[in-house]
Amino acid sequence: MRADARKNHDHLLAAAGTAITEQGVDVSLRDIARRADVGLATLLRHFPTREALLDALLRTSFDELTAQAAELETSSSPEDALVSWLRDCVAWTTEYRGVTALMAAAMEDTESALHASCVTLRAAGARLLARAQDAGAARTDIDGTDLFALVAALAWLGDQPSLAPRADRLFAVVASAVLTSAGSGGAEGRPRR
Amino acid sequence: MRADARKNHDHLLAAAGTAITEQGVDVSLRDIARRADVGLATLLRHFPTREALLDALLRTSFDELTAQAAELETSSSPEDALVSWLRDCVAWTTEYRGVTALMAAAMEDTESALHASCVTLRAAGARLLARAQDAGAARTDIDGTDLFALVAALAWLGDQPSLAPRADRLFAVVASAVLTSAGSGGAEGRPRR
DNA sequence: CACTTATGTGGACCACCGATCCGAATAAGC
DNA sequence: GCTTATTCGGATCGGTGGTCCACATAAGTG
Repeated sequence: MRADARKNHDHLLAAAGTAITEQGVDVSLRDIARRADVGLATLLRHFPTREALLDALLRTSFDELTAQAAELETSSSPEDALVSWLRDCVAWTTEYRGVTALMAAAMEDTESALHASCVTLRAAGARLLARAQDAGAARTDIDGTDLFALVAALAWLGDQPSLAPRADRLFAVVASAVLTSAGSGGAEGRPRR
Repeated sequence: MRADARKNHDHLLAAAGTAITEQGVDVSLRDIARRADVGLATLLRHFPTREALLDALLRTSFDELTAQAAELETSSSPEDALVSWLRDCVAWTTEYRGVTALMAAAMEDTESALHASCVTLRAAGARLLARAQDAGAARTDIDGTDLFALVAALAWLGDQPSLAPRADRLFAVVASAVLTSAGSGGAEGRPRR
């Protein structure tokens, strides 16, 4: 890759990061190009679609989340690992407002640039879920895709300004439904640790 | 109102109904105007914003849902009333893909044309929830807004093509977390009746 | 019925969006 | 220093929501 191309590539990724954290994933691509002091056509050559740009931008985050899932698998109890990883996932999405809808769409569109990353993430969650289920800590009538859907729904709540303040509590409500530990479903919202 | 104006008004509502059920709430306003054999300006004079159009279109549905809440309040047990009303709400949103995001936004925007309807709907849900809580059938650490958020999140799941097949089961999961009846939080997804 | 007037209409227009094309600029290799 | 292959970005296209205003027309009046 030519030096100027590489420079533009990096500038674009940085500009996209700040623009998206400020305005959400639906930010105008022209805005991103402007921030990077680059023409729109240049942005679109480096990243042919919005999803491709998102993929490049989020890949490291994805990798961190999957790596952390692997680490939690060995360092914590099945229940704690599952819950704290889910919490991390939901918290991460608050960084990039609106990313959950794109991820949900990418899940079934094998052509999407985000598809592979999303499938990997779902698999990581499914492993943690299976471990918790084997330990009797999680209900057995849901699978990895259900878990992904629940996380996506909670993340979507966090994207809605009017509902975001409730996101933490509702995470606890949903977590209590997934876990089978004592007290779940009761008035104690926060799952015990 | 002049006779021709009334005719256009009705044509527009009908066209909006079919267009939105086919393409979701983000359908182009020009498309709706075209279907009604009317100029875009005419649509925008009758309904100055997309939300105003949605409000006129959905008001009868809103009223039906609130009326049904009132009826369930007297005809069913607190638990059954709450669950079946929530189920109806989620089912209704599938008619108008994407409406939940608009409703969530309208909740905190008092200027929105949809604001009043959404608040009314939330209040109806809150009454059913309070009744269930008084009867000891629902957890007491959530309120009407939390309930609204949960319904909105489930409805959002139904809007995502890749996750919609899971919506029914996940409704049961969330319902089991809200209800305090025996077995909630366990492997029995469907709340007992 | 004819005429005036107040109201409704919709094509033309604006700024913005994502996307594409292609002549100009420029870095890499000799 | 020159050639060549690559990269760049302004111009352009069809689309969006929204505004404006000349025109058509329904309603009211003599």
